[in-house]
Amino acid sequence: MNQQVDTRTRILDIAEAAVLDKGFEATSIDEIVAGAEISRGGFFYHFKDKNALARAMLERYIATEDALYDDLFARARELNDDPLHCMLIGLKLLAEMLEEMPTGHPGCVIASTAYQDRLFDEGVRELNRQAILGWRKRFRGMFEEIAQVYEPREPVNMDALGDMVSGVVEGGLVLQRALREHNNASEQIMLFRTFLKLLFAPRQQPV
Amino acid sequence: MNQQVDTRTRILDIAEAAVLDKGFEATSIDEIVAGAEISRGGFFYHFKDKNALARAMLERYIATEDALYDDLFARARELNDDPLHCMLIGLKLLAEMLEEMPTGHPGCVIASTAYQDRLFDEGVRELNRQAILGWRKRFRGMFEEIAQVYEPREPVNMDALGDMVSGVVEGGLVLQRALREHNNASEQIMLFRTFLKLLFAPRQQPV
DNA sequence: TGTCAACTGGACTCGCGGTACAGTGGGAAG
DNA sequence: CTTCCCACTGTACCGCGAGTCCAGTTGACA
Repeated sequence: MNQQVDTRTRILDIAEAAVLDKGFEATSIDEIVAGAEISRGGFFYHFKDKNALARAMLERYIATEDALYDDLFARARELNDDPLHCMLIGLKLLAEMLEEMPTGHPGCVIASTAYQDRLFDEGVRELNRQAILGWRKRFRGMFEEIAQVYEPREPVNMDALGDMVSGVVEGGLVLQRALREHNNASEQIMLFRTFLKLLFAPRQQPV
Repeated sequence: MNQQVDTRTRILDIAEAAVLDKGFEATSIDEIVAGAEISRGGFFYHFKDKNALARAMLERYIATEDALYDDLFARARELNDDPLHCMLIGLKLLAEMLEEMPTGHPGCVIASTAYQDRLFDEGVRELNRQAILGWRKRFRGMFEEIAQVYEPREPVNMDALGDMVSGVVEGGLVLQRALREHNNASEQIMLFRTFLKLLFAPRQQPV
């Protein structure tokens, strides 16, 4: 039982690294099998097909990402209790984190599966969808909290603003991959941060 | 000669539609061949392999996209001569356009190739890169023009701001595909527009 | 001692990308 | 009228990767 968990996890680890590096389609089962030092039969014992692998990977990714956000904004909250400043600190931490992990951000996988969706089954697509909807809800909640304290300077759709966090990260990662630069995603987040600062700037209330 | 051009264009048209719908990898050569009513041999007569097809498609996409931006901002310029207002109008037009073309935005292809890049050769990757650098240059130029008239309220990296146009579009399209909604990209552009309005808002100079 | 989970190993099918190449039909050049 | 070549057609063939099937092995635990 323990050995099973180990092998399964090992497969996921190796697949994860390969997929982040090369993309899902470019990662062959033979390669994973060789990396994990198991037989092809062993692979199919754990995952009925490549879709099942994709599903398991996505589930892990999303859980990791959620935990990361939880941790990030919890740390930000410790540093400042104000919802706006907490958000700004959290985004700063996120930007720094993205600069440190060169290619390996889970977000990749969302975009990657979104653009090859016909290769995946409904389960994978639905996981993808739920992940983004989850982030929308999370950030919309935070922005609504901010808006109660700082009235937005321009009217904004809060769902769209929540989506913008994911969108800016995804878009930044696309740029980063295509340009072969390494800090585009973090720069995009810093610009989004500037947007929030301006959007929720206090209305000429001097200190 | 004329017939050659026709067949080549027909292949590109059919491939384009299929790729926008399903992604590059999910589009088989057999399918394109059937759609274009030619033989497999005929396909390979025009394109030495799938990479050559990808390159030709990308070139067309990028040219179309550039022409689209040219046209869009030329129309915006006719409506208003001020660089900031021209930008805001252009983005509004872009958002409207994105809402009208449900899935078929060229931007897809950039992101799609970026995430499967190991499947493509250096030529394709370089095309991709140059396209994004071209847009960076284009929009940075426009933002610098704006900044000469309206001093930005917060310091911003002009390259990153230029990239943000592409990034927001790409990110929006990723969300749109994953969520199976249809107006995310245009909403993200409208939010970016709000950002620009705040960033370049005149400093309390009454009219 | 027997059972079961967790594999191994090998043989096989299928679809897809890609190669090779012989042949063909039509239009322009001589 | 012939010749040539461009733009194909059609067929046979290869290799790779996904996925199936299944018989057999090994070690832990009841």
